[in-house]
Amino acid sequence: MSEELIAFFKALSDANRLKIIGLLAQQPYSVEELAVLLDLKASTVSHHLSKLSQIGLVSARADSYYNVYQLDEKVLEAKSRNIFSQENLAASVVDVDAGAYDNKMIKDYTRKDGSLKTIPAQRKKLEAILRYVVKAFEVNKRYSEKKVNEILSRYHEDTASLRRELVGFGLMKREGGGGDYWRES
Amino acid sequence: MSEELIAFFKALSDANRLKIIGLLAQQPYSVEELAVLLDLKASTVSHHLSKLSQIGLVSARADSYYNVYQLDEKVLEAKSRNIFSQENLAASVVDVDAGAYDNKMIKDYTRKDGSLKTIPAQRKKLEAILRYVVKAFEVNKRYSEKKVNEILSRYHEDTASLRRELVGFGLMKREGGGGDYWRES
DNA sequence: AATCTAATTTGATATGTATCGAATTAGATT
DNA sequence: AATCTAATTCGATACATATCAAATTAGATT
Repeated sequence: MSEELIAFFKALSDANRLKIIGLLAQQPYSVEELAVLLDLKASTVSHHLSKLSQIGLVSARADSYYNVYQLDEKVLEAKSRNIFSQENLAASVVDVDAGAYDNKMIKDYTRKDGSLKTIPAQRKKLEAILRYVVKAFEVNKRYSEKKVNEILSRYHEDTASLRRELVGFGLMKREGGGGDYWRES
Repeated sequence: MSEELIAFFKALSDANRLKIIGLLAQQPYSVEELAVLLDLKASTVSHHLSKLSQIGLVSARADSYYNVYQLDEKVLEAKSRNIFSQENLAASVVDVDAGAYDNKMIKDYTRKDGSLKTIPAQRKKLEAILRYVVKAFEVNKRYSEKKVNEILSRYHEDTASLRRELVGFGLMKREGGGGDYWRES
């Protein structure tokens, strides 16, 4: 999931961890050596290495007293190639509620009975409300202007504005000059 | 410098900012819309967008009341291609003191007069100390074993061990069976 | 000009985390 | 087996930051 991606970026968003990566790109080092080179305590370096190994960037090899860490260049290349891949971009959005905006507008602008308190002045909000209102019409069925007004009056007294905006935003179509209205798919 | 790289990773190491990038990869959104979609306050989203625009990933375009943000895909691709480039790896290491380890070992193992308290048992430490000791010899000049021992005695009474280790680690060379010693470049 | 509205900035808070020192563990050397 | 040594883990602390609410700003609509 996206947790992995976040862990990856978090692991790399620290100056000392970037230095560790840069050093290990030159040659393997033990924890103690890294601690001296970075002027940190071994426990701190151990903590950093643990984060880097969690994302698979480094691994350890025991050598006598020492735990020698090395950079896994293959992982490095693989990661950098697909960080912003389509999958990753899509994955980060997967749990976003796509209808949240329309739902909030409906919540903000309607009463319990479904009628509109006001007609939004802002375009984006108006559009969301119109998407809500247009559901009162069946798809592909033809309505006379009188019938359209009757249905729209359940939402707001200014049926003329609603009707005009529905057509303006392309949510409903009108035939020729004064013909019928219908809702397309 | 490396500050830029850290800012880049920090900007991306947050779940909501990744979601914003994912959403903007589909289409531009206003701050308010993003706030609703992510279930955050507008001020928080503004804060996130500010971080993303600092690294050049997003930019804003004014549209009526709204500030519509869009993803700069070119920057996205460019960044992902050279994140772990040689320059970036080298840049993160630029202010690391390469001699810090040897210096610490010298500090730990020598007295004020430069002589050794003990000869380190650990290989890496021994190597650092030997790199220090070998500086007492001129490069490419030939020394008799007797002369070598005399010089080494300034560092430690166990001249035989020092001499053997210097040769063992390749810091000094010896000709044939019992010939002279010399330090190579 | 006066009034809206969205966006940003600011201040406060709560959570996260880099760092250290101390204690413990794992493992090699003697 | 006993003793070192490096590495790791744990607990505490200080600094960073994600979030919200309130105040301010910028800009468009009327």
